[in-house]
Amino acid sequence: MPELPEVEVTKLGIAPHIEGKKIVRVQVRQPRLRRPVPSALAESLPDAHIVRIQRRAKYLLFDCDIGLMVIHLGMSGSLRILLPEHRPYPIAEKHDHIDWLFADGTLMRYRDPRRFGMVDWFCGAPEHYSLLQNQGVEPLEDAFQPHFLYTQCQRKKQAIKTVLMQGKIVVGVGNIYANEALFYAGIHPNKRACDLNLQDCTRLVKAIRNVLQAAIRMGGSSLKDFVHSDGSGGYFQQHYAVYGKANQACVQCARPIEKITIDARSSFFCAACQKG
DNA sequence: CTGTTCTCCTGTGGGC
DNA sequence: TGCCCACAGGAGAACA
Repeated sequence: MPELPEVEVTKLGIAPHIEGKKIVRVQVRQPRLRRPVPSALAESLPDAHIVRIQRRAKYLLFDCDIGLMVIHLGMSGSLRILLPEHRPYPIAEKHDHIDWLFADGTLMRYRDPRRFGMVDWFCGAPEHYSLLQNQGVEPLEDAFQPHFLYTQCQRKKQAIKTVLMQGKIVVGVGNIYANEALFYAGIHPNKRACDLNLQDCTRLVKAIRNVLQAAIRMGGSSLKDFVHSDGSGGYFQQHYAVYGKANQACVQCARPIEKITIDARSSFFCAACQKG
């Protein structure tokens, strides 16, 4: 499922093909996503230009000259670009919900089998868009520092894994990378956030940055749903240290990886390497 | 404000 | 081979 690295890679993949281009037609076949696709999207976008694409948390922000298009890939969403030289384009398949056609013939296609994603339209600046309020800091930016994490964790009694995934302190860390980062930081996923000391937070900041940057470098990682933005067919699954490795030997101490449920989400950890 | 639970949806995989 | 069904999972919304 797309986490921050996949969203970032998607942004990098599609931006060169559509930035600065004029939209001539938007075709919405299935408006029933996580929230209904507003009819204003298909009505307003024709003749608009995509100025640039940005990412905030796991949201893709398409800065248009007349407003803001916001796309979240949810669990199984993907965007790909079909190039003019490959026309005629393949017929949209069952889960290809939205097409954007550009003046030069480029086509961007949104696919989302589970429909947990969203495509929204907002007339205003990104900082005023409701869903971007109350978001934590970007994990790969300077504001994400050990002391900042430590201070924020002090007033959280929930499990550190829960707090990471909430996105109130730091954004973009989903289930996979929360498991991985906590393993590399040597912190038990069920440890209360307020019980982390500054050293824990120092290791955790470093671990989060490392796993996210490594994933971006590899072109993103996924279980099975992610499709590379240029349509080349997705990536090989990244090698994980603990995620999905229940009962397999820990890469550090060979003890079996354990699996528990935290907030109805699968959590994997090594009881020897990760202290509560 | 904090913390918990519910909900959306469908492909996948295990059991028989 | 085919059928049934539990399950996974991001994150907003509703609720306590």
